[in-house]
Amino acid sequence: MAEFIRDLKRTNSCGELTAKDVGKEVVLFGWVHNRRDHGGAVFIDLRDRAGLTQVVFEADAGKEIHDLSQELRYEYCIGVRGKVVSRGGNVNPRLVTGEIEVHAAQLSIFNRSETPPFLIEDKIDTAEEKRLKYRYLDLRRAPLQQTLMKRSQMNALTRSTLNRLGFVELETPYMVKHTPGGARNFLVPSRLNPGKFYALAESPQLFKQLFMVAGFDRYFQIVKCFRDEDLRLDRQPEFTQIDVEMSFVTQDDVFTAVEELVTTLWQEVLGVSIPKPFPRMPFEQSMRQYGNDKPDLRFGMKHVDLTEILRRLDGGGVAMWKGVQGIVKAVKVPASANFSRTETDKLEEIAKGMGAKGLARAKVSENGEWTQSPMAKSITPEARAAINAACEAQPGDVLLFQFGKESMVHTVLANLRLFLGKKLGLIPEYGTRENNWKFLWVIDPPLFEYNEEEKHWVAAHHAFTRPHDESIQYLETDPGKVLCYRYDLVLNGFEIGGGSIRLHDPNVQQRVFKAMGIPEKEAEEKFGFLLQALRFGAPPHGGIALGMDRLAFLLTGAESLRDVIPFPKTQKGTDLMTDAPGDADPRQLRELHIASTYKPPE
RNA sequence: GGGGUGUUAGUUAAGCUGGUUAUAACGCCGGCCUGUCACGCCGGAGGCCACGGGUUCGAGUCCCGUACACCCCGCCA
Repeated sequence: MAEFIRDLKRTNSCGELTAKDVGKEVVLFGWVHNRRDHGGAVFIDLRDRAGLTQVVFEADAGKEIHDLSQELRYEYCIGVRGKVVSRGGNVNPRLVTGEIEVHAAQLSIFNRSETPPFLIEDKIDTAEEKRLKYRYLDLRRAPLQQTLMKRSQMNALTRSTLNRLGFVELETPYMVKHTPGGARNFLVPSRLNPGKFYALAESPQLFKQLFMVAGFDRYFQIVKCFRDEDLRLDRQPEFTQIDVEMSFVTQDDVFTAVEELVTTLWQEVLGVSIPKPFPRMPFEQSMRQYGNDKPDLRFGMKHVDLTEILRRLDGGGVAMWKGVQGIVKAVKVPASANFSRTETDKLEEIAKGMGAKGLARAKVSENGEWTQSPMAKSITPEARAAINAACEAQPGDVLLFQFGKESMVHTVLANLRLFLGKKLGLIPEYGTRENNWKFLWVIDPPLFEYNEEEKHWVAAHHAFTRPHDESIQYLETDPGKVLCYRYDLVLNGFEIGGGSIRLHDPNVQQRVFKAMGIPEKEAEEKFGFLLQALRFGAPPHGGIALGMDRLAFLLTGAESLRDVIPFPKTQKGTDLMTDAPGDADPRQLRELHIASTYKPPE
């Protein structure tokens, strides 16, 4: 008899046979997804990455094969030769291959399987810890396979689209010199240069600018980046960017290219057409109305800034609002929410978790008066009317207030807004309805932000961003007023990309360093090669980096970034499958001239 | 660095104000079954209740600490 793999080649996947294939003899390879043993007939759902096909082993196929089929268990890897037969009236409408089944004439068990720690099912509620430990089994599950296959498609489309637009794919080093500022680098010791270290590149930022100096004009790369920062649902220590840089362009030219790429991805992978151009919002408006620079525009509930009103009315009779340092803002919970006491207490708990001291609230009654509020008695009618009007409050609405340091107020209310949006069901379920995809460019942020601890202005993003021409005059007199050509692409509350038009004018560059209190000499030490390169006829240029993992995460509706990365890290940056990071061999450390000063706690 | 949630068979969970032998479902093992597709029926095995202290006559349950996982703040130009 012919042997599998050597003589009998796979003829079909497990996801493609239908009624039109009835009568064919086929060879299928795959894993036992399920078995239903009826004694005289054994039914097997055979699985590969394309789908499931039912295979039947009947008693009259021969004792040997029938006996062997009764040994089959979950996740055995097998090969089957048999005939495609119509299921007649027993069609399974939930399977693509549900019209047919394969009546096995030959069976080979390639490999038996230990009892798997969890069943390979589409819907799984096993702890993620277990799934990560047995990642290769988790990756057998159809949803993860489909997600990763979509990601593969995204990679291919990115290359074809950017090639079509005239971009050149070029590579940059991962092992680079540490650059100051920005994310923490992972360090790599150099054996050949004792005491010296490489850094793993947090991004190809400086190198891609050098491609522009070199004249490549349009560069892109799908590239891994490394950042030694704390993890989040949407942050991994190693992640992938679609990195883009263009010469002789304005901000609008960059937007046009990115919109072409992103809409192509959504069109080809999801069949969703996203209107172009994407809307734009000034950074200032985003902070004012949403409290962060990545607003989720799928629902309203904008913040209302009451700072000016209360300054004019001297606190409006409320002691804690009188002469307040910072800002005062409110969010309105509509009357329809009809929150219980427990639910509003929960809101306060969330606010406190974000650094708030408390969460003052007021319920608006029919005549506009406030109830269930510590301010109800002290607030002046004039201030109350002004606040009600600013919030467009209707009877039954509940106003939530937050005051104090701007960053804290924004963090608290931005997170409350998101919580309320979810709680009130204002965010549509993942699907392909087009109104689910709220792309947005956040533009014109300030070039500098003031560092309270170090008492000087620092680059809000990086020191090579081009200021608006009409802003340059404030570089010396009022640095906080300088806006720049920096932009973030936001989708449904996630930052999926960011970039800028670069500063290629050495004179303005000098003034920027000066505003940040960086002496020329220090700038040369830190960024010497780039500054030097810019002096050799560097073209005006700009670019962007898109987070490929986040794009895939949002496009596929995954629950976490970990679901779009084959082998992700846990929140502490460990790999539960390989147990990385691990101890280093003492001999290896000696070669590197490295000793650890770490002492485990007693 | 900080806040929150969780940790009980292989897996997912229940286990109340502390009290005999810690339950269930799925999975696993054995048996029966020729039309199942969440197959069914009969029987069986399986536990350092995360770890370490403490309170108590008695702790899965109460207290303290630690570890791990997840979510968030800080951090991420």
